[in-house]
Amino acid sequence: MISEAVIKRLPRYYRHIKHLADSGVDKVSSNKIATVLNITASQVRQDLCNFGGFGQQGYGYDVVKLKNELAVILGLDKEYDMIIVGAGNIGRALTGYKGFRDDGFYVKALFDIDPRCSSINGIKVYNMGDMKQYLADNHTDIAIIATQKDSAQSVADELISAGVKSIWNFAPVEIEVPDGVIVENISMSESLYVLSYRAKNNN
Amino acid sequence: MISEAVIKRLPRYYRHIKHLADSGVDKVSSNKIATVLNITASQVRQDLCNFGGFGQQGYGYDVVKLKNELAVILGLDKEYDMIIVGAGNIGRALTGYKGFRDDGFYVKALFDIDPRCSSINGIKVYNMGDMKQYLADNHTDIAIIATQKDSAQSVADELISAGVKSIWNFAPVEIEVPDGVIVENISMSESLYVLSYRAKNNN
DNA sequence: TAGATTGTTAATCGATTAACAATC
DNA sequence: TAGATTGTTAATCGATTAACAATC
Repeated sequence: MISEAVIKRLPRYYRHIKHLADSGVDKVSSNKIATVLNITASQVRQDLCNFGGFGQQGYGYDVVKLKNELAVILGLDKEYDMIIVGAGNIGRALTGYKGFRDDGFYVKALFDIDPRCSSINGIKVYNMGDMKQYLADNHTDIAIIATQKDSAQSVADELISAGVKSIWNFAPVEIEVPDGVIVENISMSESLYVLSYRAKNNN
Repeated sequence: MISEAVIKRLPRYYRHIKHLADSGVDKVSSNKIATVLNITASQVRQDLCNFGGFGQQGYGYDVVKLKNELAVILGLDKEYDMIIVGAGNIGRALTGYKGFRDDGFYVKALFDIDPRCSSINGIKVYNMGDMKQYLADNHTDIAIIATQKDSAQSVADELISAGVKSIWNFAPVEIEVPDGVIVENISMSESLYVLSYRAKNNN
């Protein structure tokens, strides 16, 4: 069983190793990774060892191999179809976020209770009332909730009953889901509060 | 010295207690808080005790008092002037985010290398070249970096040299800052990778 | 008063770090 | 071969949980 702390570090390893690979670096040691990520070499080796031995004694880690292993661990070796619910500021911004595509995440549709236009950034905007039918017709791996907080839970319930298993939640509420459904939160206000706390206690 | 783990829980306490206060609840026990937040009562008491004893034996915590204490701890008892750098999808979305104002965070200006319009959501858009002068003329507590990753570091350097002490970073890179400057990151891709990891290892 | 619940100390648990044999 | 660096076990450290005296 992999601990939360380790899981949270995996994306950081992946991002750094991808950067090394893109820069043409072909090998790296736990020590070098640790220095950049501001952790210990022991921790890097322990973390990676959880998933098998990707390194070689006396040599280090092959960058391309490690990048590919991390991609598999994180599930980034395949593609994901996503929908966004809520065409407000955040929802619209996410349709235009190019970074998703590079990692294999594709925004296929946008839903809103009051669609003001038929498409945004090339993504078709549907009426919320059509979501159930859309989900019946179209395989959907991830649903992004970008609604007001009041409707987040009911939207989640509707998504789940239509078979959606993964939810990425941008609404500032905790969403209750049954076992087997995953929620990952982007909590902007919590992040801002932490910033405010640190600013207050700065020195 | 307050641990990172405690700091990360503070916003969750605040959010929940604010909700209780808004609902007219006047007292609460560590046990009830713990149940909602899915942690232990011991932990709630330990965490709060770090900042002083806000409760009363045999009674619990006065909701309004606790809310106010948490607001002070988090620095939410005052107002913050913010600017946003980068008028792309994210930058524009943030100008329209109403939630900030409720917590005392005000977006005062938006900067972009290529301003397409003079204002967005009522926020004036300036040319990046005018940022230095703006910061000299206007007190600014927090700068939000919403640029592409390539320019994030140079923007941060410019902000810091103009005296900005707190940076809220939405660009997908680690920003290097000198002592005394705070960076808090919103890392969408890391959050999405964690979701992808969990989806892959679901059951 | 009796019951409830905090604040706080002590015990436990888990995560991080150190160390080193294995080996490339 | 000698040097370097992993994988992995053992030691340490810190965070969480349990327990309970204090007291409202």
